[in-house]
Amino acid sequence: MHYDRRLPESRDTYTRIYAAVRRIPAGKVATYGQVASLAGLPRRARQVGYALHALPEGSDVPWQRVINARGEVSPRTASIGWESVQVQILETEGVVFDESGRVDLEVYRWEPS
DNA sequence: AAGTTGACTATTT
DNA sequence: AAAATAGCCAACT
Repeated sequence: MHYDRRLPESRDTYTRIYAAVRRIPAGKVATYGQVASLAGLPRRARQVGYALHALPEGSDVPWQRVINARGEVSPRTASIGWESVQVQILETEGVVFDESGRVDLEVYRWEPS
């Protein structure tokens, strides 16, 4: 098969991002930038956020395991409230947040081997 | 088709 | 340590 290389990553960009997110084990987290690199899309952290935002509700993609580089769940501009849901799910998975709502990335960041 | 937007990040105040 | 700045880049309008 013969693909048109002029087309950017195109639609399979999202697929690759989702695949990377699916690799994050429960009890661990990854940052947007980390997921981007893992998906072979370095420097495209914002696109990862975009992809997750587009995710349908019943998805099997563990979107809650992706947090920002400061160790906090990223604030949405709209539909506020999901942040706390995200925190709750992560706590269920064993991730600990400190009193300021932050995760110690030194401890919980997923390091693929 | 050009300008805006954003679930980002690294750097500088 | 928290907030503003600047750089980023594809999706969206």
